[in-house]
Amino acid sequence: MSKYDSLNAMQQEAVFHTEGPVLILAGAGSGKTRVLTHRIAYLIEEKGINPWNIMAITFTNKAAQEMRERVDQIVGFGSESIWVSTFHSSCVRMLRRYIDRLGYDNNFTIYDTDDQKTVIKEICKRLNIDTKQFKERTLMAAISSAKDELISPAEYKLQASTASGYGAQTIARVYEAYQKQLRQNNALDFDDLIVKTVELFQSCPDVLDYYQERFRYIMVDEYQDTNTAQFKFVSLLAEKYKNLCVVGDDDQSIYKFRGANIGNILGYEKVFPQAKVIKLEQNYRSTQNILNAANEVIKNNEGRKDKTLWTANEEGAPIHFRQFQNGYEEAEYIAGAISQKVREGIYDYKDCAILYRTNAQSRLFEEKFLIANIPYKIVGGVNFYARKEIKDLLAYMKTIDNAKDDVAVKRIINVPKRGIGAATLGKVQDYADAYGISFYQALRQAEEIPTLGRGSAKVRPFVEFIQKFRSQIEYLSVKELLEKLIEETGYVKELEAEDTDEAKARIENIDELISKAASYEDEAEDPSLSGFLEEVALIADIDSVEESDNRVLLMTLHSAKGLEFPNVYLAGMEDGIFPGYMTIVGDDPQDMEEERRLCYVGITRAMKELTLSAAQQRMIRGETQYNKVSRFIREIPRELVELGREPKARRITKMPEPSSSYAKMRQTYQKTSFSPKQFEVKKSQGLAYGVGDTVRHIKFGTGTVQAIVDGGKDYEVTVDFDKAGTKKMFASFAKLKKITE
DNA sequence: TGGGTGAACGTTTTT
DNA sequence: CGTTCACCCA
Repeated sequence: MSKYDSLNAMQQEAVFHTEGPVLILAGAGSGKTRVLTHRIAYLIEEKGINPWNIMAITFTNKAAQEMRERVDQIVGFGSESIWVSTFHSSCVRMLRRYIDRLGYDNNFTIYDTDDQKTVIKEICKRLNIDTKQFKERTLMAAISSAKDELISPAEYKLQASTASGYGAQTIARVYEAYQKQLRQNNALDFDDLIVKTVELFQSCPDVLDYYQERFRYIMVDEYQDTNTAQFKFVSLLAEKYKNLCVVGDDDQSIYKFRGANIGNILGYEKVFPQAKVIKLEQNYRSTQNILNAANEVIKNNEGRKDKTLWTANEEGAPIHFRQFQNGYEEAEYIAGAISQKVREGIYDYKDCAILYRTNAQSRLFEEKFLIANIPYKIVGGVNFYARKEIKDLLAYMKTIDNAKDDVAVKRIINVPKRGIGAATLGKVQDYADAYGISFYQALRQAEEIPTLGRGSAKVRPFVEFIQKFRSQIEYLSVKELLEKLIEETGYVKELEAEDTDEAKARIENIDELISKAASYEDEAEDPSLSGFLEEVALIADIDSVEESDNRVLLMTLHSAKGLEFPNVYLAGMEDGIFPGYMTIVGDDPQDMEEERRLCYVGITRAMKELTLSAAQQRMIRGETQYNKVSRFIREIPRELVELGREPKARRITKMPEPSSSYAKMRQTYQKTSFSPKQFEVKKSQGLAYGVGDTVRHIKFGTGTVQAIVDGGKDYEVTVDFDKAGTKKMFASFAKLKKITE
């Protein structure tokens, strides 16, 4: 009995076919991660391949982490030397070693979208480009897709000059200036990470050869989402030994907007004619009803590889469909349904997920969940590392790490206030431009800038501050550096003085950053400031989802790819929302097919139960829209669907306040989830307040505790709120804070 | 210099 | 509706 006996025939074939190019078409829930991990084990244990020579690439850190864990489990000795990593961090690792060959410093910084926008803005100003006519967003998108296609600024310019479009020429100018600026700042954006690695391979054959020799067996997950640059990266690496195994599902290709080239998977056999193609069509995840619905929907797409998923699982419950008056009722119904199922012991909170097309749709659910005391986590939206306080502190660290990063320097030069304003900044920049030095370098020589006058005195302490830290960098751990920084800038002190809920939330975030720094130091082999900054730059929101947290997950359909849940709600199934408005009015059938694939992804996330819902009217941007039921619903055969006769969802709690109070809550309290800490409040710990005390609730404001009832697992607290009236709530969810007068 | 106020504008989706 | 950006005053 070997570990491979538990695989089905097709899976075994994929595992045993180790040599040469292989394309594994893996339908949703067909066990592709299992195949990949077994394949790695097989290579090492049966073929005697050195783990050092194996590379597995994924898109998200979460997928990489999961792969790593499962590989560690199945491969005995030497699994740690297998290279399991995302595209982006693989490239960073290579670039940290060799990018000096391309004229960059090896301690380059990585720009996120915010930083990119700052640079683009500056450039538009400098080049006198009207940002009303050319929006930063548009420019960034154009540059990004050029990079995805490995088009250099020079090539872009050339193409723009032959094409007659005036717009293209402007973009070409911006692209060129942008790239130059990044180079000056010793910074790379996300796309550059891939592009520069490809450039490195192409211009340094010895480097390429080194990695080709190292990575003799390469596996790529989610291959349908690769773009041209990533494809080039992988094919260069695999060029020598040709042992390239790609796994993907063309029906789950949903990242065209980000440059994913579905042709990479559809045309794989053209590029590698000797490729072995294996289809995995047995689904182990979903019920027959769910799978049938998914199959029927995706059948409406033209451009796809022919395959039909089947399952040996039971038929299962029918698909539920509910239509509501408006979005509030939809959210209320789902909140109520989840509460009920949990109460009845059918599902845990963590078994349930709500999926929607756009992030904006999460707000209604958040509101209802807060009222219903349902623990939840919203994935996506504003990234933790994009928060102001986090970005400020990181900018300090970046400045200390890489003084060429003008964006970081400018961000924090006046945070906290040092009396350095736009006028001073402009003069320093002019000086820097005139002498061809970096912004920070110009600051260091502030005394020599004639136009600055007394301003130089204000700059001085800042420069000294940074220099002091820089001299200490070798003696401080990342955590110590961060703490010292917070201490000496008075950042947290300033927030404490504000004494608002918002400031408190920010302090909490900062504390979390400190603990991230600490855990980075524990885990990294060779911790360094650059290493920390790099890890932080590449983190996505989905990466922080912990399976052990018992909460409902809310996320976009895009974020949900690769996950599975027993009980799934697909909300906002309306023409105009999903498929999106742009797709309906636009006339590109390709776009509609991508939306349909997204729907397919959504349906196939469900294991046991799937509920689709729609609202007749919905507030979008302050205006009420009336939408028809999504066309995708109509593509599901009627006999698979149950419509629900009971007309009204039962109300959970009356909501006497106007919804504007929600906006206020959101403004003052930015955290988008219950932290597990409150969830684990134990009775034995007791409560920090008692009957008669004044307490504060994040949504309802202040109130007086009326009663506390011991409810077994938890305390049930009754509070009379000054504004919101009397509410009963569980202590572990309510997050009440005692106010001391 | 910096804070406050009002108008304008925008929604897919994210490594 | 919510955010961002420009402009104006202390």
